[in-house]
Amino acid sequence: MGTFCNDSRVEHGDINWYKYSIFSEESKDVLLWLESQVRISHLERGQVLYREGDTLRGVYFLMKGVVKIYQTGVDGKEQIIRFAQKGDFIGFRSVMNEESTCSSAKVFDDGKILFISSKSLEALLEKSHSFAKAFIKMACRELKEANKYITYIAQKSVRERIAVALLMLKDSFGLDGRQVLKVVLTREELANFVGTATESVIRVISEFKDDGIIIREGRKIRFGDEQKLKRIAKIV
Amino acid sequence: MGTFCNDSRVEHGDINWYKYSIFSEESKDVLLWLESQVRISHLERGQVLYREGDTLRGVYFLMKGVVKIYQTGVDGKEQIIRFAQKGDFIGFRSVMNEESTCSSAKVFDDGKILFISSKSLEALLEKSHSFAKAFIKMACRELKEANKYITYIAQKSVRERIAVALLMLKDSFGLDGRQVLKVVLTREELANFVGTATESVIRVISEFKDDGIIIREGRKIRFGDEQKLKRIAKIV
DNA sequence: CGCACCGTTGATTAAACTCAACCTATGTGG
DNA sequence: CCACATAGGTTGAGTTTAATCAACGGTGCG
Repeated sequence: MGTFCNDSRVEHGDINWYKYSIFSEESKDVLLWLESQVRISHLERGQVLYREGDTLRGVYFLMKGVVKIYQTGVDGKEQIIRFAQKGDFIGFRSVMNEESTCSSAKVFDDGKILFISSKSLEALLEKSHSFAKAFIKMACRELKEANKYITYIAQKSVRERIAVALLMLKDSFGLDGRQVLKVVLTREELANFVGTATESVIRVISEFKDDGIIIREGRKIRFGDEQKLKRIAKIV
Repeated sequence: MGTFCNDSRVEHGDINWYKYSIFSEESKDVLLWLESQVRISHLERGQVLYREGDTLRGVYFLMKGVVKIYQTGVDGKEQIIRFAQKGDFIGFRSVMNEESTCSSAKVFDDGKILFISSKSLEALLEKSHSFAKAFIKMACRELKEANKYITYIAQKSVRERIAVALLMLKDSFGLDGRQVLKVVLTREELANFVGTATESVIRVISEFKDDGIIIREGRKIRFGDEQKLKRIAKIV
């Protein structure tokens, strides 16, 4: 929990808050105050922000990088819930509910993060209506995603789910100019995201490759035929 | 969408807001104002509050009864997301995000409901910090439930999921004095909740019966051995 | 070199779905 | 009152899907 070796107080006016849509409505005053409240840290892959069952003293705001949010099943199998990205809050559910966390958070791509204590967050929510509203919106957006995901997982075959997962990854990470997915997951990670066995992922990916739907470039995945993928995912 | 034949304006001071924890912090002033803003309706089983893709003009607050929230998969199969109950808000996700709904809501048990227009909700959120906070908490609580459910569905066998579902139903609806579950679902509904086929539910339920874990009483389910059920669900 | 990690493949097994038939209760119209 | 329809529930057989188990290949690194 928060064992960073590179924490630092923020210098006055360091942060460009307006890069992040959740803060876009805030006044300079509020943001300067907030800046005095936060602690900034650099993140390195593999670093653990918190583990299932930890009690958090505040929330994280991801400025850069990717953080993997996951739960551990009874048999120790990891279920990836989502990949938090630039502009996402992390850990707010358990802080708001004053409960211990029911998921773990681990750095997936190096980045930069803010820590905002529960007290400061509460103060911010009281100070600024617009922030409170944006915060609610964010929670609602996540809730919608979660609900959609329930229907996907509950009703789709592994093949369909893998197609959906690839499209979701494309949506949130994007492709480079050559249609190559801007994120690299191991087969096991993809399996943990989709909720299936590693071997099943390998077989399906290899089928997709045979059908020209994707092209493997080393560890990276290049999209060959997105329309076909969407048809498999049964998304209109 | 809101085709009620029995809408009515609320009389001054009619509603006992303090029965609902989300309003417990509010002042009399705020609640009287809110009371002037809402429309109250009686609900009858089968009535549809809204359908997937509708645009809502406001949110619902359930005072009594049960409302089923579900999504429809591509093949028309229904996935039950949750059962909203007394004290729950319904439809707030799409209203907050100004999007059309991605689920449908149908009355499951007769009840009473308030309609609060988007404008009034927004005004309420601005008027009252404590309400905004309670609202955020509620969204976070739902988010937590949804995430837990993702892990359950993705990783557990049908047998385990049915056990979990029965325990969840017990938690949210309760048992009467004779350990009989206070809600009646058809096998198909249970299947749509668990995300499986009707026949699978029937077989598992019948196994549970043989093991003395549950006793069937007509349509109703009586709990025989909750400990065993928890062991099957693999909940510690 | 040997180890660790990832990816792959095949064979086998287990889980769950589908299809089809049939039972039961309940309600309805002739 | 009976015949019939309907909806929910149940069972069995056959099939599909995906998990599991086991072995093996490639790559990078101390």
